[in-house]
Amino acid sequence: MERKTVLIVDDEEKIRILLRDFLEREGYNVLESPDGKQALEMFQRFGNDIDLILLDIMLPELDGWTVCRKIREASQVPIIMLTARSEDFDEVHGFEIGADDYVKKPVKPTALIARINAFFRRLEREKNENNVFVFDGIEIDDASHVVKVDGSEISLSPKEYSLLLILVENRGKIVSREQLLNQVWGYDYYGGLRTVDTHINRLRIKLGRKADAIATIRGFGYRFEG
Amino acid sequence: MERKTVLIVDDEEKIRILLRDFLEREGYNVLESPDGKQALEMFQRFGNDIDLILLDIMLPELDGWTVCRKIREASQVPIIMLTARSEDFDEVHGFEIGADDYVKKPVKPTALIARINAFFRRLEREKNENNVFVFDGIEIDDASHVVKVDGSEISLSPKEYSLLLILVENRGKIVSREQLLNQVWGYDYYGGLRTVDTHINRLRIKLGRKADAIATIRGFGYRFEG
DNA sequence: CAAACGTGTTCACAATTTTTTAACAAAAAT
DNA sequence: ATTTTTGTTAAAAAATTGTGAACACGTTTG
Repeated sequence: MERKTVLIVDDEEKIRILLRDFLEREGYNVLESPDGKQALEMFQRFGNDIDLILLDIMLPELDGWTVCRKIREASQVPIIMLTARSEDFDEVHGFEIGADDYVKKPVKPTALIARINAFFRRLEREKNENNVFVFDGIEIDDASHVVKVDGSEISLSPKEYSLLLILVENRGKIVSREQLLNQVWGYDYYGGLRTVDTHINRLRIKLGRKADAIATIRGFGYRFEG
Repeated sequence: MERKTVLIVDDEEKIRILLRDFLEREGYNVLESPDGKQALEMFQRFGNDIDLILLDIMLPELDGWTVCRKIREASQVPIIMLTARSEDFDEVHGFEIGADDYVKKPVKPTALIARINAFFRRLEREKNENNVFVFDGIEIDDASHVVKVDGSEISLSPKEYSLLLILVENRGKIVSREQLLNQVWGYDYYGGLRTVDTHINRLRIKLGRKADAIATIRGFGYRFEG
């Protein structure tokens, strides 16, 4: 695995140093910018080498939103926004503008590192694996969207398939109805949470013998048991 | 980040001093034992405060293997084994017995420190990523909400689970009924305090053999004993 | 020592909450 | 046009929850 490069954009030097130390110890290359203007210049010069941008919202010269938008005009590089207080961050706005994730300040470096590592791992997995999941009695091939139960193919509707995939990607972990709505239906979806239940129900029926691979965690959500 | 405490168990004073110096300069608290018997006593007294044990294999009184095994009966504290020559160390044996890592002697202090730092960083990261609590006979995984007693899963209702989690997060400390009501039921909750007792009761029943992990502190509340 | 008291435990049951399921109509795809 | 997918609603089913009363148990008081 080659070395990843992270660009830190924050006006406080202390934070930049803190994050750089942790990131470098963790094996990342680090670039820094103290303000939005420099960040964009940096990005023009090194754009291709940058694998991730940590972007503070409160910045001199150009604020984080603008920087994010400008970068998005040219590139799909992953961006994690750092936000001073959670209220400052309008989640919808943030994701609309193209941020991939956001982290509340004050950042605990270890937590941030964990998030970054998880982020790259997910990326890596999505890139490399041709995403076939095989469990006892259930097979899912994400390339072709073919799902088999006990060797024979079942036909899932788009929503059913997405639902299953997200549950499987988070196998062993509870996924709340809100999360499922956000990820399957989109963060701007309006409808009621019960819709999720209905689709889970339909999915379970199609899963037949393996219906209970999707466990209900009363009060919290659903969980796929691989 | 709080200060970590490391227990060094080695019969050679020179090595103890060497390691202590380096560890203290690196910001760790250090405890020492010259032999296995004292190490166990030390562990009984300070067990909860010890974050890592550096354990030599060749020890007077009780050898490292035995010490490791004894400690493992009571605790999941991380243990790094120090081994004189690599041939002495049957790696499989070591990990089977519950050591988390092993380092060949002669130890280069800088290398050991690096390893220890890395170790704590990994630990910290894993803690941030997935909250798992492991006690003697009780395991809790917060991502999946799976709770196991003596290795077999028990099924808890939402309230029971939340209750357990809060007690565990405050393990060793008394949590009053008021606090439990506030945290599990929400501060705007109306009902009586007896409700807590009922749920504690149900929780205890499900915990079966480990029911007394939740101690009643008459007049004050409850306490989880890890 | 016994009675009274304070506190925690246990139990049964009704009330409530949450999930499942089925039916239906709108929307989308074929 | 017909079929499939989808979201909503409401009823049915299932599980959780709150409550109060009886009970237990140790402590304090008489």
